[in-house]
Amino acid sequence: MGKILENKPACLHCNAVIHSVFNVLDNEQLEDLNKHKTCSSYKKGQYVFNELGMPNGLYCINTGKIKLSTTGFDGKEQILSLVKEGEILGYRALIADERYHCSAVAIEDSSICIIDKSYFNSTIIKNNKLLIEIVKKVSGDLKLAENHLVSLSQKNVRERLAEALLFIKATYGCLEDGATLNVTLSREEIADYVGTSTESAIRLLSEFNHDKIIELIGKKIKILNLQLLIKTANLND
Amino acid sequence: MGKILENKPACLHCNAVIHSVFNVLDNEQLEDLNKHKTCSSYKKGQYVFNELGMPNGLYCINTGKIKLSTTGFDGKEQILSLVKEGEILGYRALIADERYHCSAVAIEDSSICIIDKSYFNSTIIKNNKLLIEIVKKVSGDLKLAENHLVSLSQKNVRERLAEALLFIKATYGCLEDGATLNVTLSREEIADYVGTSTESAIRLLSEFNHDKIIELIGKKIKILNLQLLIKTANLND
DNA sequence: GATTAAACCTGCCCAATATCATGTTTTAAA
DNA sequence: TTTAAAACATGATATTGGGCAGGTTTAATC
Repeated sequence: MGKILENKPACLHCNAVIHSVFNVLDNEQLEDLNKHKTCSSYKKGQYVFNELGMPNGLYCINTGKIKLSTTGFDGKEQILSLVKEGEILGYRALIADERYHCSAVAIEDSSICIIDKSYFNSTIIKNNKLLIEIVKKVSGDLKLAENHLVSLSQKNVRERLAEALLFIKATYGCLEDGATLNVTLSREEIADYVGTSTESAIRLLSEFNHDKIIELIGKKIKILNLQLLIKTANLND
Repeated sequence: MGKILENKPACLHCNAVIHSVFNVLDNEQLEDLNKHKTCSSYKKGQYVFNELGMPNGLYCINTGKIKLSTTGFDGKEQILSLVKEGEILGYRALIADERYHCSAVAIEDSSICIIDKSYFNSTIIKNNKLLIEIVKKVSGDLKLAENHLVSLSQKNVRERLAEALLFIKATYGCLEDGATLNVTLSREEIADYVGTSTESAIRLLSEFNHDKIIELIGKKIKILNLQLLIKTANLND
């Protein structure tokens, strides 16, 4: 459990709202939403929820970055997705009233709002526009998962790593220099997204560094040659 | 395009309805639905829709079997899912009003109902219960995709092939003998689901056959030792 | 029934990548 | 500050599984 914040951010003034499924709510509805939530802070590495747990509310990331992962067959972790502020989490388990089947872990200190399960079931689920937004959101997630799946099935590790760096850039963006990825992931985490061994991820990152595609600055990754990275990823869309 | 059937099956008497998202509709609504659809037949191998096309309605499989696949990077096919009667197709592209991003191909002769796009947009999408069913449906699809993804990422070809056979059994069931899979897929199609080469799929099926896990009878596959198949798949749930 | 094409099968070789081992650097904790 | 523990790095080796080649069987077409 995260640490509950005394002064929770107001939905009405939340910057994340316009990019979230809640963009279809009017001010009154946002005020109402605000009354039925709490907000907690999570330290880097802390679990927001675990794949074995039952849902007790709808999570909405206020600030911070979260990874969604699942534990595979000999305990190996697979990162399914990386998410940022404005994204909702745990809606699937909530609607189907079943266990989460992936875990959510903070990859940096984050603050997350939790909307009451009862409010969700009594009110949100009655709102047509919002439901359509949720369908669109799940559909988008499915599309991403399927693309990831095809890459895992058909691309080699080098291509997948390049693709992963582009995905990270697309998700979290860059620092002010417009090239350094705005997130710190361990080599193991990168490997767990790419679906390879930590050693292979390290080796290939070194290669990319040597080939001047990227520059490794401590744990930060700077993209030096975006065109070459895209070419290395062998994208077709 | 499939061949339009003169005497389309009535939704009210459709056996597939209770297992589909339409189970929440009452008789009156089913009658109404029936008025806004056509039904076409598709021969084995025929495209129901192509990943490049725009949606013109919601597809609902009346009888038959369909594969959902996408074309990867050097034209290699990836089968994303296998579906049967009662399943709806193409809802994502319809709701988001964008191109399909996978193709649907009949793997045996099928008859499929197509519900008008305008009816979908004007009526279905206003039905809250139905929307919730659709959210549950997409969520289930996403869960399947994620499981497939983890397998592709972490399991070897032997394990994935065993898992694929179990997936086929779970999806299409068996013939009267309770052991022979009730579908005919080519080795290439199996490989395209498993994410391996056709040769590897053939080789491993022969091994399974030799090890008495399965028996290959022409193009039919009979599961001789389900326990061993499950063990080979290395499932953890 | 003859001909052709597609699907299926098997052996061989090799590249990609996992695994193991060992060392170094960075970070965290005492 | 010292110590311990992660995280990172790189070389050596083993294994998986892909690709090619050449075959056979099955299915489709004339």
